[in-house]
Amino acid sequence: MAVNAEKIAPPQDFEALRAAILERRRELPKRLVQVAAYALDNPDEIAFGTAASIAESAEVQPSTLVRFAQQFGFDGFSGLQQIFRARLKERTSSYEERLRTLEQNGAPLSESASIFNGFVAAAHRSLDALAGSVNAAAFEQAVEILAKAETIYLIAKRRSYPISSYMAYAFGKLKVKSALVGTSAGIDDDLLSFAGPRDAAFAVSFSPYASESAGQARALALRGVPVVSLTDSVFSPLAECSRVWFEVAEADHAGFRSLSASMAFAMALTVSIAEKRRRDAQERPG
Amino acid sequence: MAVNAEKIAPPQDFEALRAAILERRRELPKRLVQVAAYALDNPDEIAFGTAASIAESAEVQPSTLVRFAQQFGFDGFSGLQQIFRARLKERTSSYEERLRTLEQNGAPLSESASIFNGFVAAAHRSLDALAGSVNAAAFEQAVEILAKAETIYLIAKRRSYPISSYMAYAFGKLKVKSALVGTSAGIDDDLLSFAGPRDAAFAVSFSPYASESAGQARALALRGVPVVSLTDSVFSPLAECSRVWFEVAEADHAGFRSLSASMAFAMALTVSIAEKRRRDAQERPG
DNA sequence: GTCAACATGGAATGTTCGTTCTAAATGTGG
DNA sequence: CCACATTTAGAACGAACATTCCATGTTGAC
Repeated sequence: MAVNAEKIAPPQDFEALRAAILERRRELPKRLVQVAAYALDNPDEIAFGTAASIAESAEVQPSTLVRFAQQFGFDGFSGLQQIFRARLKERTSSYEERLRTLEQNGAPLSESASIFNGFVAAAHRSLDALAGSVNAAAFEQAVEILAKAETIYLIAKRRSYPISSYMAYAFGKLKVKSALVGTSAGIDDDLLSFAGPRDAAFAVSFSPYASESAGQARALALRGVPVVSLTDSVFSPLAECSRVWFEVAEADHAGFRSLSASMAFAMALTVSIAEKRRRDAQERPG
Repeated sequence: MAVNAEKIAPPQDFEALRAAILERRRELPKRLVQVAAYALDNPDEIAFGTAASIAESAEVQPSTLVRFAQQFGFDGFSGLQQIFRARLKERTSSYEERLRTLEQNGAPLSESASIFNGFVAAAHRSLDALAGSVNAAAFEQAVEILAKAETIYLIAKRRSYPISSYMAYAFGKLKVKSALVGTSAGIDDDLLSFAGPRDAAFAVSFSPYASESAGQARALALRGVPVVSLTDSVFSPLAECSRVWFEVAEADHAGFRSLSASMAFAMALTVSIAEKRRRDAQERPG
């Protein structure tokens, strides 16, 4: 009975435990910090491993794990492990898995239903890919370029036109001056002839690339108009004439792509630009 | 050495195991079927429980679990359990969780980056909601209505315009006759006056509803043109004049919505329609 | 420099685990 | 109804487990 143990109640879920670990991080002894770091970095290991195997991976003694758990109010290591296991149980199953369960339990899916599910799954994948491939610094730079432009010229044809048209709509609502290029044939080049270095352009083009879009973007770049672009491949002709460019690989279902991820990207960019303008205006009023 | 054991290799992943269990379901003895059912219904229990605890839940003896595992080529219960655990490990973590890890490890996210992540997360949520809310039978019905239409009239204004414009593009590629209503003011009503009962319309409208879209849809419905619609609320004026209608609740980030889920829906509908036409044409050539 | 308080490593311990084994039960073909 | 094969239940066993305990190491105050 030497230890005047603080009998605090142990965290009941993973989030609470995580918060508690983070909070007490600094006041913990060296080995316990080591365990803390390992636990938060390798939660799956904690969930599945045995005290001995985890101890070996984390390069501590099994007894250290027990002491760590006790520090946070658990009876022993097992109690702490329960939290890590519960976390995995509660985690909703992946979309594909839910799909399969659906097919399994009910009647076999009709063709339309499986096409529908295919597109939803593809959209999920696209969003994951988007999140993984977009560099935060590049995004920030793109926002800066476009936020300080007087007029934002939106260049898009064919498959990418819906993206720009939505951006044009949103920019209108957000009181950001923009011009949608690609609406009616003929007036496009006249419109673009107004663009100067104080403006900027956002070009979207997916394979098969509309050569017109690439040509317009190149012409603008030559005249000193900064160009930001969104495309689906590193080999896009747009990439070479752009200050900043992004690659978004839309997953396809049966050869057809939806624009789900591109839409999310476009809206994020649009709102970021408007938000940056708002803040800049606040800082330097006039 | 009495048992002339079939030394088949055990399944290496959960899917293979599942398939093997389903395949051999009928030839297994009673208690093993009992285990099989329990295992597929409560995979998480198998992953985390002990042989004893699982045996109690499944109302069999622990030894039965071992025999079950051996039936499928594993050395013992533990080998089988590994498969159930691997399944949980491989399951990618939820997007929100990955986000938090990102914020935690690196520097605090810039405003643009967090807006970006917010839209990606919102898009994921929207897709989940979409998958949950769209009724397979209704979708099938919508496909049927639109597939047998001579011309598909696409009605959309403002925020929903990008959806229809992409559908129009895709229909063009798929050789499905469609007309996009909402391009230039004035000619819309002239265009719609051609529509008859042998055609169909697909209307998209989100709040705040463009009264023009609702009016056009109602006019078509009165003239016997079947209308299918996509909207974001049960109270949409479109719903009442539509044969079939769908509700897609796009999650928003800071009050702004991207059209990610709607886009996925639109493409699924578009491709389903084209596919149905292709099959109908094959069955009744002429 | 000394001592107390705390942290750590590693062996010891009692428990629980998965597995094996055997006898009883159940089903099957003649 | 019997002989036989298969399936099952439950006890027995050895290995692996989480935990405890204590000697040793480390730190910081005085």
